[in-house]
Amino acid sequence: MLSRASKYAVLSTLFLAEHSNVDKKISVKVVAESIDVPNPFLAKLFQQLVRGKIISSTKGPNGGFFLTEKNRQKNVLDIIENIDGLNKFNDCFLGLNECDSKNPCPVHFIVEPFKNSLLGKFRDKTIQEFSKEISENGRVLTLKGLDLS
Amino acid sequence: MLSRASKYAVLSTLFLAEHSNVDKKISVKVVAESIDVPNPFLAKLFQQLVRGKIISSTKGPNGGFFLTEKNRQKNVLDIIENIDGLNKFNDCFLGLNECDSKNPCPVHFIVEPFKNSLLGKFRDKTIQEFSKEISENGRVLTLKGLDLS
DNA sequence: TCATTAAAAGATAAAAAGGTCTTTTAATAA
DNA sequence: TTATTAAAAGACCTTTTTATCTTTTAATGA
Repeated sequence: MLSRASKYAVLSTLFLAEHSNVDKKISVKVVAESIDVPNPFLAKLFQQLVRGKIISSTKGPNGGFFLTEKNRQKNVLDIIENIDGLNKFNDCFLGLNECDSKNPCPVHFIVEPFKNSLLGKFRDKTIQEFSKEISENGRVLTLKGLDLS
Repeated sequence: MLSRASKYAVLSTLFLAEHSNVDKKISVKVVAESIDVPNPFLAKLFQQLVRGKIISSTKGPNGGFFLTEKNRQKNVLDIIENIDGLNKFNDCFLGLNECDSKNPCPVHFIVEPFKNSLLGKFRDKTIQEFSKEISENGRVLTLKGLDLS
């Protein structure tokens, strides 16, 4: 569904939402180790997320990455869109170019409702609200211990 | 969501369901051109689908690929499983290794219901039933004219 | 203003997915 | 039994994705 890059982006942004703020910036290294994602790859990703105004950064001593209040008003779909684009969601499940209710692929009416609902769900909640829920419910935010078999 | 290979597999199997039978075998070339998929790539795919008993084949003159009655009793999920495996469906949406209702990732309760329902839908109908529906409703079965932008 | 810190940028490498080509095997019909 | 047809098998190439490394830029504090 999502690229690995997109998954890392969602996880790390939620991590920043929970652990950083304008007065408490976090380096890539710390985030990468915390959610167990390759450091240089995450650094690249962060550059893109900064350009996309999903997260913020400053250089130099005490510099690092963090979320502003404005960043926190974005939603999960914004993160995914910034990395993968929306095509991943909007494209036909079977890869047909012309697939809509007038000209549906064999699984169109099966897949379409799900896709729309899921899309809505990812637009429903802001990063801030997601983050709040995570800290309240103690949800998992790391890839540590991933079984690579 | 699905690999391209898996999409080709579903499309081409449904094509065989509609246009072939034990007495009317079809060559890869014809299928590849009909659904507009790369010929040698589809040939490889078909080998795997034959090994997985999703489709059938015979060599030699008048040989080709076709579906037996037994093949037709399989469902769409069997095709996907044969190419991509079921992991694509069962894996955590954010890539976490331990993600279940006891230890959910941030989007677990959003994604899980959809995934289960979709999985069920793909098990509901046999290839035969799908095929019948397609020929009755004239659904699209080709990638022709795909916009590659 | 200078040393230090940490991100930005860019070049490069490794792995996976997608796609192609050539040779071999099996079936059939002449 | 032989020529022909079409799939099976295996080697190979290309593109995309994932991941790494090195150099440059900007911010800060001494």
